[in-house]
Amino acid sequence: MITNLNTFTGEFSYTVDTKGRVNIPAKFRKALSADNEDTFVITRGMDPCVWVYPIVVWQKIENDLKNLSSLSAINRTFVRNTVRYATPLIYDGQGRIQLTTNLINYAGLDKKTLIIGMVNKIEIWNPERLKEIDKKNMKIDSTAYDDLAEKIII
Amino acid sequence: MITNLNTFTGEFSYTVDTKGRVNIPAKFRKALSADNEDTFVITRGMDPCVWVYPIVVWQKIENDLKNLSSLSAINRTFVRNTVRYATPLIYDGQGRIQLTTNLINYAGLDKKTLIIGMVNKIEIWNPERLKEIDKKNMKIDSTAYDDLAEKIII
DNA sequence: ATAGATTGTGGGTAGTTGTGGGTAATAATC
DNA sequence: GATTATTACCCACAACTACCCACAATCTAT
Repeated sequence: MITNLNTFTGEFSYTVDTKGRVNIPAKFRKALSADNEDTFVITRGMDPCVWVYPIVVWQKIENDLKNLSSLSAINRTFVRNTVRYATPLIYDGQGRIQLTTNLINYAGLDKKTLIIGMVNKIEIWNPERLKEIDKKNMKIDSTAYDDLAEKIII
Repeated sequence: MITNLNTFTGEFSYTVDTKGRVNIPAKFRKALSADNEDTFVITRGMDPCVWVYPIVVWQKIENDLKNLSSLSAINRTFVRNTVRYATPLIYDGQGRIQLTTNLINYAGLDKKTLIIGMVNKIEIWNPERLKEIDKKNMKIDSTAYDDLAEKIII
């Protein structure tokens, strides 16, 4: 099958086990380019969920951050908040990654999770939380949404 | 695992013991390139925390400082303040570094500490202090922050 | 439709890691 | 020069993590 590498789409319901492990859907693992060597980076999402990047994608972000001067307080804050919760990890023999307790708490994960492909990254959600956020976003003025839709032809 | 060398991410809560020693997280020690020979340089951060550099990274900073002319008073002050508190040290058999009392006082360290990867360096914080600083930074005009977020696509 | 392979989930065990303290060597003080 | 304080190195232990094996459900292919 020809699909773009390091590109993820689709939604899957999986479980976080008692040790804090979640399975990465087989489809996503197959989409990982070989130079990632089965490695992802997990970090806080801008929404209350966990973001999962292929490591080679994340390393580009790291390199950009390295070029920011530490003389500026804003830069320091930005770098700190961006990498503070970032952890690289290899998935185990069963295709699972071990989440950190920090990220589990942040995303409010508990047993049932939704794993969603977001093109260049993956999101791990507590299904309840996502439902709430979705409701909130329904109310957003749809003009901005339409503007975007014009730029990106679907 | 393939990760960038001399690159640090993630957050860890450790303790400073009665002798003023802190553990360097195992992940950070593994990220150190071999030419560092287990050596870091600790110094004052621009924020009230301790900065920890791999020695080879610090040596590049030293070389840059060498190229600043001492004819300018600003240059002299900058060089003095930058290197004044810098101390190279090798971590011990358990992976700990021995902090100086000067830096412990400067960062207000006391038992519980947060160790944060900042890409090309490491920060050691008193958790309370960081919380205060974070609060203060929340109020910073977010425009500058947004500008950064546009340059670095996450 | 059936056999085989793959995938998601659970748990056990050995090795690693963080933390505390003890002792010998070194430096500082009087 | 003797005594005290500080530093460097060593050992010990508890908590945690990584790795392994097992099994049931699902999917694939003949």
